[in-house]
Amino acid sequence: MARIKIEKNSSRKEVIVSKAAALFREKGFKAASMRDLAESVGVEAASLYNHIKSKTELLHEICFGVANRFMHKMDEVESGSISAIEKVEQLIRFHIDEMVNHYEEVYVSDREWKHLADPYLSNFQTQRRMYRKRFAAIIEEGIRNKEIKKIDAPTAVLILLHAIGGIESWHRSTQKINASNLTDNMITILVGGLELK
Amino acid sequence: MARIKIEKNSSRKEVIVSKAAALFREKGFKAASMRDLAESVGVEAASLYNHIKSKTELLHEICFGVANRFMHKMDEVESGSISAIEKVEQLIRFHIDEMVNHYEEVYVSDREWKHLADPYLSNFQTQRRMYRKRFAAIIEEGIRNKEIKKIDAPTAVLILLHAIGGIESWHRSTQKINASNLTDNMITILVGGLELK
DNA sequence: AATATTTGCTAACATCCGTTAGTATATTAT
DNA sequence: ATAATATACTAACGGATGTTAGCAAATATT
Repeated sequence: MARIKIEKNSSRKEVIVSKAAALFREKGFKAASMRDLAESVGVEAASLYNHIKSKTELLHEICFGVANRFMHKMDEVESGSISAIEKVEQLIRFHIDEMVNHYEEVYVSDREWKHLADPYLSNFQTQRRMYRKRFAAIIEEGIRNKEIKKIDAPTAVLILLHAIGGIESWHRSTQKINASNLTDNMITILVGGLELK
Repeated sequence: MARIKIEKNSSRKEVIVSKAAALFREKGFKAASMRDLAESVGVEAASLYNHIKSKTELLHEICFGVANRFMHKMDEVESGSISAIEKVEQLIRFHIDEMVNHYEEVYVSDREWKHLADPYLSNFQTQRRMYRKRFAAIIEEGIRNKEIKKIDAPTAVLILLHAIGGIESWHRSTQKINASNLTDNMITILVGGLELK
């Protein structure tokens, strides 16, 4: 009877959520079974239910964990007294950082949130919409201040967010440039594309 | 006994594939059941198998249909005698066009190809890798010609492709700007970000 | 009109899924 | 050491899934 191994300051539930993120990323939420997850945790499927309520709860944990971190960062950036273009750059850097350091969770939150069940689903969608609105508002501020090209701000946000999501492919690519070079390249292209020179 | 309605010059199989694309886009490949598909086609699940071999075949059809169109366009663009930055713009415009006009198929091909079975899976991955290599080569050509900023070309390709994938969100958004405005905005940001001025 | 082919239907299959019940064992608290 | 709690196990459930077999009806061909 091998117990789930835990690090200091972490619960068994957290271990399960973390393994679930890796599995959901690899196979997709629907295609990943609780038996798969159990195997990756090193335990029988039924045993998981001593720690979690349901498969969907795992998805909640992952998605809202990520969403909360982004919302918190948005609060921080918004309240800073820096230029709009610097705010944009700061947000982009945070996104890339999150993608690099919490790859599995961010990826799953991005691609698998559809499988959340109400009321979590609506909740998540609302948060996501709010985040984009706030991001777009920063860009519009930049346009008013003549820091940023006259473009459609919501479109710019879509482009930025999805471009960053592309790190997914980079993450598993063999010929990796390092993370800081990657970030600089992205900033060059994305911020360079926005900036009014 | 209601037959599957077909337009002129289209087979029943094509109708099924098209409905499948819409369903796979909405629910994801794994979550969409053959019974769901049958209902959307207006027929019983078993009847589908008079026209197709398997659920996976539907995914093949969708993914390779899209991949072939992109490969064909790449051939055409590569052989044109225009500047590298114009080639990039032409490819981006094609991507956006495809995303707008064949939304469901392109989306599914982008997000659900993981569920292809070998040998189709490896085949698809290879094609995808080749496409990106050829795209990157164009960007590198542009860098050598001093049309494009000195950036990591594969990274630029990732950014471009994923940014365009973001039209997905635009497609279902209520407050749409029209397709041609959208395209212009994307070109401004993306090509503007690449261009060496 | 008769025949052959295509396309649909119902019924059922084997398998996999998430989850629960009941029980045994390991850890923690007394 | 004993009791209480946390965690694991085996077994099984009800339901969904992709698919097949066998048959009936619609259409196409002769």
